[in-house]
Amino acid sequence: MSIPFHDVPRDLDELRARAAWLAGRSLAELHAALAPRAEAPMRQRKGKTGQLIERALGASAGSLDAPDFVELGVELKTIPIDARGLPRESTFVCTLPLAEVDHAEWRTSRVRRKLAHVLFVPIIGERAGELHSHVGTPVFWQPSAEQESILRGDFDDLLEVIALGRIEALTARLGRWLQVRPKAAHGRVRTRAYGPDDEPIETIPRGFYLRARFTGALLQDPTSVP
DNA sequence: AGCTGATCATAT
DNA sequence: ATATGATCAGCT
Repeated sequence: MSIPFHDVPRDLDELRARAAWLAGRSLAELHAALAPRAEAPMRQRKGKTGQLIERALGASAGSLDAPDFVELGVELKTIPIDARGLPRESTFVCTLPLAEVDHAEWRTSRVRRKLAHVLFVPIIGERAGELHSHVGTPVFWQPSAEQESILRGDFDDLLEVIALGRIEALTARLGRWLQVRPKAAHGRVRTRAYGPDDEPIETIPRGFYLRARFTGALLQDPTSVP
């Protein structure tokens, strides 16, 4: 088996065709086709599966702050699912602009830009990145007006807490589809934020995540409103 | 069993 | 240090 394409997809149809081609492939065969000289690890580690699928589809953005398929404006997300088709994990969206919440608004937010057009590639398996895991049915998603209004509501609720200087009181329980959770290499990492009296404070960096309940519904029906 | 808070890996 | 890619593991 070899990958029948090598460059960036030219248009959405080409990306659609590549995504459909991926369905049913195991991580082992993709790994073998893309890294023939690398010794096959027992299993992939954190983040490896996403990078493997990026390469398999010809994503171009690297670690730039841009959609994976820059020309197409499409963001790629691999999502681990179980045999029932339910996500095992939430989906990271982007980091939180803790120091700039004053002038943060939904319309110009990174989270809105990231979620404007997403290609979800489900990975079916027992554990993360196991090489016998295989690709499920890819799903393209663009939020409907109704879905976007719910995301905007979450965003506004979450940002309000931060704008009030209450970041330390912000829990992952807040938000219907979007939530805020720590996003850092380890517990000692700190970033600048502002407290209740606008005083500078140091706190753990946070990120926006999509709840598994929401992405699970999207995989069943991209127009659903769970 | 599902969820939240914590953490791991690579690239720039 | 910050972006990207996420999953781990303890608690409820």
